[in-house]
Formats: sequence, structure tokens, C-alpha cells
Amino acid sequence: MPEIAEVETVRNTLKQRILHKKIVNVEILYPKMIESDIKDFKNILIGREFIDIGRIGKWLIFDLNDYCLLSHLRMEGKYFLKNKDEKIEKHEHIIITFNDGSDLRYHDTRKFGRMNLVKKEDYLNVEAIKKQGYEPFSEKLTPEYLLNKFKNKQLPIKTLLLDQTIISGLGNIYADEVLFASRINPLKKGSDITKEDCANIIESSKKIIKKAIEMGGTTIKSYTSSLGVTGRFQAYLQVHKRENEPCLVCGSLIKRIKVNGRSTYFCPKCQK
DNA sequence: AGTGCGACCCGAACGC
DNA sequence: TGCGTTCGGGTCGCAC
Repeated sequence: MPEIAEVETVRNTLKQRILHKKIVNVEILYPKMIESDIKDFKNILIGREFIDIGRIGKWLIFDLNDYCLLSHLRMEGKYFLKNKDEKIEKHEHIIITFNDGSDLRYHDTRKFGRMNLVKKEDYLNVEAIKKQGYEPFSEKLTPEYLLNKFKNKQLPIKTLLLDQTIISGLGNIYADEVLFASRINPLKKGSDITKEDCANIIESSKKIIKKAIEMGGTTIKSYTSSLGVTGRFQAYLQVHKRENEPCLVCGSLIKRIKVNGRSTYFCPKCQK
């Protein structure tokens, strides 16, 4: 599932492939995923071009100069570049055709992804964007900031790491990996998290996401006809999806539990 | 305000 | 060509 590293990889790849091509047609096959006005969506996009692609947390920001197309991939959203004559596949929901005969197609098996087309001067005021917390590489993400966010919380740290208003960009996989690298038990209450824990969380997040972006970058090169990003980071996972397998540090068996409804993997010995 | 939980989706995994 | 049920996962919105 796309977390910050996958979204960043998609951003980098799309930037090389779709900028400055005029949009000549838009097909909306699943209208519910468009949060803004459907009619405007088509009318505004046609005739314009993407001049840049940015990212805030897990949101992609397609810059159309005077408008921005916000795109969240949620669970399984993917972008593909195809020739416009190729058959439309089952889960392709939004088709954007350029004047060179290529299509940018949004594919989403679960239909959880969302798009929102807004005036550029307004996009930072869109609620979903405005409430994003600091990203792992932001210099504003300090141990003091985190400690302050966690200190009055009764929720387990695993749940707090998934809260995009505190740290922006972590998902279920990285949250488990960050906690393992930081040697923190996922059930530890926010109010029990120390400043040292916070410093460890920040350092681990940076290290893990940097590595994950490198792996995403590696994978993308093997794709010639599409932009499907599956990532090769799974080869580096220490705990996630490794239930009953030995901890790579101490050999204890990795446990899987539910934390506020989310599958959570951890080493009971390394993460007391 | 903080917290908990169902809804949104549908393919995969599972039970029989 | 087996069929029905359960599960998962990011985020929102509603209930408490």
C-alpha cells in the first residue's frame, strides 16, 4: 500500500513522464472518487497541462498553474501510462488523455482513493491538507514537538504514529518498522513516551523512509509500460508481515496483535 | 476534546 | 469453474 515512500516514487516518476503535455480528454468512470464538482473536473482539466507535481504527506499535488489536482492513493491506488488505444482495464477509474496520444490512468482495486480539483490559491486550505502534521524529514519534527503531542494521550504509540496530524506520511508498515528500530512496544501509551523515545522515532523514521524511497526508485526502473509501484522494500522489513518468524536481532518469534483494529507486528523481547 | 468504531470497497483467504 | 463468509487497510464522520 502506498505510504510516503511509494507516493514520493510515483511523484518522481510521473514528473519525468507527464509534465507539459496538453490534456485533451478526461473520462471519469467512477465519479464517487472525485470530491470536487464532476463537471468542473473535466472542463477545467481539458486544455490545461501539469507543470509540476508536489507531495504533502501521502497526498500528490498535481500543479496545473492556476489549479491543483489533489490525489490520495489510499490503499491500492496506482497510476499507469498507456497508449490511449489500449483497452480500459477493470479497475481503471479516471483516464486523462494527453495530446501525444498517451493516457494517464488511475487504477484502484478498492476504490478507496480520492481526487479533489481546487484553485491553486485554495489548496493549502483544503482541510485534508491543512491538518497534515510534520513530515519525517522536516526540521520542525523535533523530539520536543513529538513529546508535546504525545504527553496527554492515552492511545498506544502505534495508533499515534498513524495519526497524520502528528507525523505526516507513516502508514501501517512503517509504523511497525519504526517502533521496532526504536525498540518501543507498540502498546506503550502516548503519555509514557519519553523524549529519548521521540528522538529514536524521528531518527528511525528518517532512516527507514530514506531506504524505502531508494527501493521504490529501484523498482520503478524495471517497469517499462506502466508506473505500477510494488516496491522492493519488503526485503528489508524487520517485523511487518513476519508473524512467528524469528526476530532478526534476538531470534525471538515476532508476534502479531491488533492495536485499535490494526494488525501490528513486533518483537516481544526487543520491544519491552 | 479525546476516543472508539462503522462505513467505504473488493479480492484473497478461509470454512465447509 | 464451489459457494458463502470474513478480513484488511487509510481516512472520514458520527456517537459517546
